Amino acid sequence: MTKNHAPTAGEKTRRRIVDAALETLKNEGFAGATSRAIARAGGFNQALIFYHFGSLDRLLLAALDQTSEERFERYRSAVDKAQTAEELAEVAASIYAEDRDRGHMTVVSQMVAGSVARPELAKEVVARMEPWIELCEDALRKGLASSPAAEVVPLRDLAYAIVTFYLGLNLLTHLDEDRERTEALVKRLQSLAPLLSPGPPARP
Amino acid sequence: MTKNHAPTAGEKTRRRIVDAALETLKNEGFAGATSRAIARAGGFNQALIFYHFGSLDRLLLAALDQTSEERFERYRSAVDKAQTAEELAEVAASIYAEDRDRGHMTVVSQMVAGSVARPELAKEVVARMEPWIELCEDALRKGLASSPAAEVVPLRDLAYAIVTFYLGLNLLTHLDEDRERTEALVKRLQSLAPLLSPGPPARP
Amino acid sequence: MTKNHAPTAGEKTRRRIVDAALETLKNEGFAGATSRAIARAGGFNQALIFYHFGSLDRLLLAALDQTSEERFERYRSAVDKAQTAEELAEVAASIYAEDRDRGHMTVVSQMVAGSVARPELAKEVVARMEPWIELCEDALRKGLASSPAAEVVPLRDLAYAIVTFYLGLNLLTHLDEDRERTEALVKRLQSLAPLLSPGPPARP
Amino acid sequence: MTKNHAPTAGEKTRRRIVDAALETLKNEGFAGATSRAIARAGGFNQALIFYHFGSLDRLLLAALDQTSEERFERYRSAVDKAQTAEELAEVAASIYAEDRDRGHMTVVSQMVAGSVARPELAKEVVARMEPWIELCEDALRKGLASSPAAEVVPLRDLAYAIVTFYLGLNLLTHLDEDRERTEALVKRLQSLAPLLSPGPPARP
DNA sequence: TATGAATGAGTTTTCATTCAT
DNA sequence: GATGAATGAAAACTCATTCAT
Repeated sequence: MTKNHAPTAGEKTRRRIVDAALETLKNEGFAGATSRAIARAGGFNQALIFYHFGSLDRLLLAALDQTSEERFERYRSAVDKAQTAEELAEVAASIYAEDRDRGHMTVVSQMVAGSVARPELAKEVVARMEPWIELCEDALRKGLASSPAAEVVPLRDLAYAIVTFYLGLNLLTHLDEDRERTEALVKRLQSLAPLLSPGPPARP
Repeated sequence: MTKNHAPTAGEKTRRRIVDAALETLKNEGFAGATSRAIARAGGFNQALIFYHFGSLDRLLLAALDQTSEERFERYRSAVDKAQTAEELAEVAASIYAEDRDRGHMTVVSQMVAGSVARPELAKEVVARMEPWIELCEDALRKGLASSPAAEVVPLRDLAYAIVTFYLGLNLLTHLDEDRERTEALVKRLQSLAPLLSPGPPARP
Repeated sequence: MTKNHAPTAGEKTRRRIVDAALETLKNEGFAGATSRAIARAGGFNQALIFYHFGSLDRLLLAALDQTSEERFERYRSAVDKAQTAEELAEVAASIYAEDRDRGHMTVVSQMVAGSVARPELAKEVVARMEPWIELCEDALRKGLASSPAAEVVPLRDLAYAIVTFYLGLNLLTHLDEDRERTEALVKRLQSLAPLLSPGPPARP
Repeated sequence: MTKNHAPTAGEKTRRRIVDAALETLKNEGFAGATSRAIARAGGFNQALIFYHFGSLDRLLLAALDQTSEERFERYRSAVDKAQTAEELAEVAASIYAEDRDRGHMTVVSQMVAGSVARPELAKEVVARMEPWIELCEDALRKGLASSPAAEVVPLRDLAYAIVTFYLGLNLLTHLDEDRERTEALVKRLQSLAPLLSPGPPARP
């Protein structure tokens, strides 16, 4: 899946274009991610987008793919390494921090929001959320291993709920200027992790 | 606060325009809610939007206000009437169903998503979410009255988390064609309500 | 020609509209003197313009008439009173100062400039310059009475040349931010008046 | 400074657009020089204007530059060749005739008039008048070499006055349908040139 | 592979004007 | 007399996309 050969000129250009698309999606949102804006951000010709990707939609999906792939492996191995609910919560918090700071979830939430009323785009975007739900489910399986919570909600549903929440969270993170609230919320959630650990909750 | 007089011609037109804006926001999303599209949807002249609202943004915010106000009172009284956590969960589920079917939260989530990278719009949109967080907090206060959960997370944070989740949920509801998943998720969450009911008090 | 009776309500409104039109012409130029801008400046309804004047062009011409009439009598008597070339030069300089400060010639030059390519408007505007050329000619007749200059150029031509120059001057006065140059030019010209006086020029 | 290479497609198009802008400025005035009107005049797509010039203002200024540059060198060498006041007066008269017939000064006066109340445009327009004032000053220096007139008015001021007059003249030329008057005025002024010729030196 | 040029349809917004009240 | 509402046409400018080179 990952390439081993040196990148061809074409590949390098495609990469440049995708990077510019991600930049623009982060800074200007879906509505601002026009071919002109992307070309300006990357310092190349508008027409290149269509030469390499055929359409703007296909470029945006490619950008979504790239940002996803880059993070997926890293996040998966972080999840694999974590052992306890606390460790997983820490992983989750650091994923949030990185996604927020580097803009990954801005890209995702913008693509999600932008693809409403555009069925072909929506289909692709939804499909690209699948692996994340699975990763989340795996993490939950480990974190809730012997917790009573696992019996109450199917992990699949819970994973879906978390991704859903994450989507909303990222939208709000971008809106609220001071970010205090979203920040506080994430910290709060993280502090709850011990409750899910096996055994009686630590008495106060 | 509510008007008693018969609506003037202007008020009726403004209403027509707002309704068309809501329709368009629901069907075409934020990016598709152009002045032309709204005028087409409502069967009136594009210029009317600017005559009555000055700018497209102001119309969109007015639409957000209208759909919010209409629902707010109704939801508040439903929350006030509910007594137990189960009842509140039922109220929540029916709110979700209505919002989904009538499109309220599509409007909200589209406005939220669309106002990324548009600070002036974002400010207004965020301000308009406040009452809903409060309503949610009130509901939680009642629902978790004697539940141990209330000790673990401040209600305010939890309310914010729920609205956040709701935002993501509505975005996804619109994307996923079959809606099975979001539907199932909501049912599942509803079924958890009894857990929050007053059981044995938290251990001292 | 001048009215003696108390102004009717209609006359008062017409006056308000004309005043607003003049204000707008001065501040925004011909291109900015739209019916909306004028109505805003005067705090009345756009439709009033059309009710009272039939069209925007007719209002603008009425404004031109008013500002002209107001000044004309005053200037004529000043000219009549002046005896020598120096006195006339002083009158001319003070006319320039007032026109500049109160905006009369801005109105004129904007109307002149704006009526290019609008034959009906141009015709009316040109017609309204006639009395000024005559006033200027009269002044010249007095000022150059026994000057040799009067033999060289027909006064009519010279008057036309002066009005022409005055037109250009006003356009430039509005453009040049510091006005130093136009100001200096006017002073310079004024200082030349004695040269036109009868008798040998004063030796240095 | 001048290009030697064959014009690229882009240069040819830019030229076409500028020519159309000049045409429109001449025929319809500043207020009528809309992007639509210019595109119609040149038979090209409106969007081309923005592709090549970015904004309508920038096109209009480019048009002003082109018509200026084209004439400037020619006029300068005509001025350089002329020796006597009479010759210079002839040059001036033929410049007027050409400017009038080909529309150069209509363009200038329209740009001047149109940029009132548009500071950014005004700044650029004023800057573009400078070389003409200088050219005029040079001509005066030669024409008035040994004339007493040179001692009375600084040449700089006189040059500014002439350009000012010329501005007004062109505005009026376009307004007065029959042009008889402006024509006569120019002839009259030309006939005055001999008065400026070296006669007896100014009395010491 | 890349690019400058080009375009038709779109964007938000403003225009002068009309009309019913 | 006066006004709020309404409109078709037009304003400047941007869109995604195509195409010749």
